[in-house]
Amino acid sequence: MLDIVRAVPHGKVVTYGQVALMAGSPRAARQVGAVLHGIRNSEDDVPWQRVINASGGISTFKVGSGELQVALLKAEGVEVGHGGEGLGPQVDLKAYQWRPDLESDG
DNA sequence: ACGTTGACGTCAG
DNA sequence: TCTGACGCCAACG
Repeated sequence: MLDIVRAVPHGKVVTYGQVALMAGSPRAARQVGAVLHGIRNSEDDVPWQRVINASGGISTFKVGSGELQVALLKAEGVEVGHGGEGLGPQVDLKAYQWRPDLESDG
């Protein structure tokens, strides 16, 4: 599980479902978030910041660490904007969602 | 050790 | 296309 998140390249992002799918359980998206929520910053080796929801939105924004994640992503060159007025930040999956099949930027 | 909660995603109507 | 219900399982009380 964490190994998958570790495999996320710099400047790219992945969705919970994607990580869950790679983990072997396409329905265990929640588990992914649960684990990431468990490690938070305990594991600097795990770029949990590069993990977002299938909408490209930052769920952590309502958890408290959203500001940190947004800052970290932007620090990597990932463009983070607003999906809508009142909603949290959002990332363009079309441009930043990591695709392991491509094994490249894409 | 048991039960409830939760950083989500997919199937069905 | 939008809404409703279920599944997964680690962390917390």
